[in-house]
Amino acid sequence: MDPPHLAEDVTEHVGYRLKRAAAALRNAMDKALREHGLTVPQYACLELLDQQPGLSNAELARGTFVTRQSMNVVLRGLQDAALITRPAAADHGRALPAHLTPEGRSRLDAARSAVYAIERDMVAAIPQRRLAAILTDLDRMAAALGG
Amino acid sequence: MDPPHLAEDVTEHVGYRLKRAAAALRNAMDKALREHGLTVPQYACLELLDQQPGLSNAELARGTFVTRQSMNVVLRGLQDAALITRPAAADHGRALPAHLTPEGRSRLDAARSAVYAIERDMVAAIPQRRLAAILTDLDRMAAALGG
DNA sequence: TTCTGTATGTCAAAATCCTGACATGGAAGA
DNA sequence: TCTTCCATGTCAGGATTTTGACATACAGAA
Repeated sequence: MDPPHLAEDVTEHVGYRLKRAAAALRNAMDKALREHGLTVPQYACLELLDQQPGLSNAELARGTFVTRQSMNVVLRGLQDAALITRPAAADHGRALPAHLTPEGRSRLDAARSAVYAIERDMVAAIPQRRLAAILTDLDRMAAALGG
Repeated sequence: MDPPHLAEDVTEHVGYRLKRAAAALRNAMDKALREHGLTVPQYACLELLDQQPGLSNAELARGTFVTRQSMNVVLRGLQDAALITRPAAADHGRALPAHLTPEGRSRLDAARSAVYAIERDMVAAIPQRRLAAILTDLDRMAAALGG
C-alpha cells in the first residue's frame, strides 16, 4: 500500500485535510465572532495581548501568522474601537507596546466563551487520548515547513 | 490537570496549532508554486480537475473551501492562461464543466512535484504510525464544525 | 400546469491581505 | 567612532477574498 502522501486521491493528503479543518475552524469562528463585532485576526490579537501585555505590532503579527502590514491595520481598527491602546512614541526602540483597555478586556471575555465553545466541539470530536499527540504533531509539521 | 482546551496559554489550544500548521503549509506552498507561476487556489483547482474532470465552478469552490465568487475569478485566471477550458453555455443546467488543457496538465505535473516535496517533508516530521489517525481526526474536527 | 425551493453563475462593492519599498532606531563589529 | 546589519513601523499599490445581491435553470409538490 502506498504511503498516504502518495495517495491517488488528493483529498486523502494531509495537506488537504489540514486545510479543510482549518477552513472549518475559521468559518465557525467567523460566524461566532461576528455577533461580538470582532474578526478572527482581531480576536486573536486581543487574546495574545491579554496573556502577553505590551506586545508590539511585529510580535503580534508573528503570533497570528500574518504580515506586519496586515497586523498594522488590525491594530488601527482595534485602536479606533478603543479596545487597545498604543503609545504615540517609543521610549526605547521603535516597537510600540500595545495594551488592552477595560472595554477591550470585557469584549474579549464575551467573545472568548463563544470561541471556547467551538474549541470544545472540535476537541470532543476526537479521542481524548490522542489530543496531546495531535498537538505535538501539528507543531512538528509546522516546524518542518519553517513555520 | 486541565484539559488542553482550557489551557491558560492560547498557543496550547488545538485551534491555534491548527492555524499555525495551516499557515506554514500555505506559506511553503505559496513560495514553491510561485516558481511555477501558480497560486495556491489555482493549483488546488487544477489538482481537483485532474482527478475529477468536468467539475463545475460551485463544486470546485466547495472542494477548495472558498466561495463561488472567489473560485469564479480563479477560473477566469486559469482560462485566460489557457490552462483550463469551459463551455460558453451549459447544455443541461447552469453548471459549466471545466476541463484541463494539455498545457494545464503539464503545468500541473511540474508544480505537483514541488508540492509533493512539501507534503513529504510535512509527513516525515511525524511518526508514521500516527498518520492515519491524524487524517481521521482532522476529518472529525472539520465535520464537528460543519466543514 | 403552476408554484416553491434549491442550486448555479455572475456582478458590484467592500474588506482583507500581501508584496515592495522606505525611513528610523538599536546592536555588533571593524 | 563609524559602519554594517537587523528589526520595527509605516506608506502605497495591487491582488485576493468575502458579503450581498440578482437572474437563470432544474426538481418536486400542490
